Parts: sequence; structure tokens; C-alpha cells
Amino acid sequence: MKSAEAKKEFIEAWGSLGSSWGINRTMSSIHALLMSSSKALSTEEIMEALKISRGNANMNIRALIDWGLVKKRFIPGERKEFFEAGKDIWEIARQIASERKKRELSPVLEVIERLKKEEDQTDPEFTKLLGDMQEFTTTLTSVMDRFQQSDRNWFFKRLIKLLS
Amino acid sequence: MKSAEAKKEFIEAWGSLGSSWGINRTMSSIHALLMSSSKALSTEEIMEALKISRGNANMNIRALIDWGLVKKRFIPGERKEFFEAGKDIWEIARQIASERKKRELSPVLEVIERLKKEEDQTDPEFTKLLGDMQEFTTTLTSVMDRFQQSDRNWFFKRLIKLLS
DNA sequence: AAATATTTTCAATAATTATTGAAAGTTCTG
DNA sequence: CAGAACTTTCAATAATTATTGAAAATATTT
Repeated sequence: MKSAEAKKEFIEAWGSLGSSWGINRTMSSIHALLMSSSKALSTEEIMEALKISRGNANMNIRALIDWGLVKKRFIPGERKEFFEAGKDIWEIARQIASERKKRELSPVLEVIERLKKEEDQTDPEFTKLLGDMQEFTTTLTSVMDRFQQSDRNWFFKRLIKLLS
Repeated sequence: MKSAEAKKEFIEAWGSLGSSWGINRTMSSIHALLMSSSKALSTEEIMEALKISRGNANMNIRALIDWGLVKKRFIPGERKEFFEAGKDIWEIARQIASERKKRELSPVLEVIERLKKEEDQTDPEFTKLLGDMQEFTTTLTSVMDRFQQSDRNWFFKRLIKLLS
């Protein structure tokens, strides 16, 4: 299979993955396109490759930059902007985990924490549920924070140890 | 704050959480309702509590059963079905992780694996990306499998150790 | 087996989310 | 600073996803 064809399939698969996890399909497609590209691409090239409008391309490129997954790249002599994605898969995973935690986990955890403090404990089972959830998320958050702070090797080594 | 009010907020928060992670909001709301209920509920009670139609209630209850998060409960003397959700948060997390992996991760990983085998390696950077992804997902899958198989205490203890 | 209770299905509709494209805004160049 | 190149915004529209409600199917009782 030709590399170009494989890239297309990869872009489609990555787009579906994002889509099924609540992320705009175009956003993840652009991300996949840039990850699999050997050079930085302009908005035009992205529009062309994915057959999308300028507005759509622009919005989703901005979102990717906002997520810290894509960076602008200035090319000497060129007037327009070029974009490139990081290719270190551990760094990418770290970044996505971090952003999702910030955007789509923390707000809910804050609600649970507040309810735990404020609810009148009429139903002991419900009180227990809130307590257990807090304990669980505290542990999970610690793991994720370690993952965030750590360099790849540290976390990797620990993981291997955990699995042995 | 009254327990009933806290439960309502919890249901809303859990619904939003599901929604932002690509899960039907009604499905997660029903799950939250059942988790926070001290007794098994009938379809009517769920419809009433969440102000949803019978069809919607039925479909999402089935989905929750399919995900292994909710079970039917027969109540002596009652003709209709009652439903209850497991309340062990570690078990719930394990179940959700397992289902999501099966439904929304594995299909993509299969594509990546196939591409890695079949692509012609014209672009070394792209070949590396596929390889790195496979390595990453293999590690992640191992961790998740351990999490699946393990009892709570085993994983918990290891996690504490990992963090210390 | 007819009447009744309950569950399931699914076409129609509603609600949400994504996309377009053109106008407005910005930055650069001669 | 005028014009050209490029980027951003956003109202209109399209596409997708969720929900309803009533009919069909199934199960239970008399």
C-alpha cells in the first residue's frame, strides 16, 4: 500500500476516533493530517487535502493551537502561515489528557466536591457514592498529574514496573 | 442542601460529563439517576424523574444494560421490570473503560496495526509515527487489561506505590 | 384465548452540532 | 497609505444525532 493511501486511512481512522470521543471530526482529521505530513502545511493545503472550507479549516486549526497540539511555523519568504503538529506520541497523549481533564473533567469534579460538602446526608448511600467518587477521582488525578509532570522515561519505567 | 436537590445536580453533572465524552446525555443521566437512587426504579419512574418519553427511556436503559452498568431487578408481586445500577465506583470505572476500549478504541487500533504492516514505508517519519503509536497503545492496553483483571485492592496498592 | 399490561420498535420530528462562504478585519508590501 | 494577501468571524444552512409517540410485539392474567 502506498504511503499516501495509508495516510488517508490514518486520517479517517483518527477522525473517527476523535468523533466517537466527543471531539469535532474535522479537528482530529486536521491533527492526523499534520501528524502524518513530512512538512508544515498552509491553510490552503489543509483545505485541499480534506476538502473543507476556509472557515472550517481556520476554526479547527485555531482549536488545535489552543489545545497545544499544533504550532505555527514561519517559512522564510512565505507570507502565509504554516502549521505543524508535534510527533512525539507520548507528548501528544500527555497534552490531550491534560486538556481534556481541564475542559471536560474538572468542572464535573468541582460539582461533586461541592455537593459532598453541601448535601444534608439524608441518604447515606448517596453520601457514600459522592465520597467514593471523590476518592476515586483524587487517585486518578494524582496519576494523571504524575503523567503530566513526568518525562516519558520516568513514567514508562514505573509503568513497566507496575506491570511486572 | 436537601439530598433530593443534590441528586438532581449530580444527575445533571453526570449527564454533561457523558455528553462531552461522546455518550448520549440521556444514557448518562439515567445512569446517574439509578446510581443515586436507594431503590430499583421502573421505566415509568425514570420517565417521570427525567421528563423523557417511554421510547427514549427504554432505548437508553437497554444500552446501559448492554454496557453492563445496569441490571434488571425483579420485585415480587410486581409485573413490570425494575432497574438498578451498580454502586461500586471502581467497578463502574472498570466497566466503562472496558466497554469504551472495545467499542471506540479497538477498531482504530486495528486500522493502525494493519497500516503499519501494509504501508510501503516511503515516508520514514510516517512509518515511525505508526510504530510509536502501536508501542504506546500496546503499553496502554496492558495497563488497562491489568486494571480489568485485577481486583480493586491490587490495582490500588500498585498505584499508591507508583505514586510514592 | 381474549383481555390487559408491559415492552420494543421505528418513522417522523426536534434539537444539536458542524460547515460554508462571503464580508469584515488584519497584516504586509511597494 | 493604497492595494494586495491573508486571516477571522459569523449568520445562514446543512448534516448529524436525539427524542417522541403511537403502533406492533410480547408477556401475563383471567
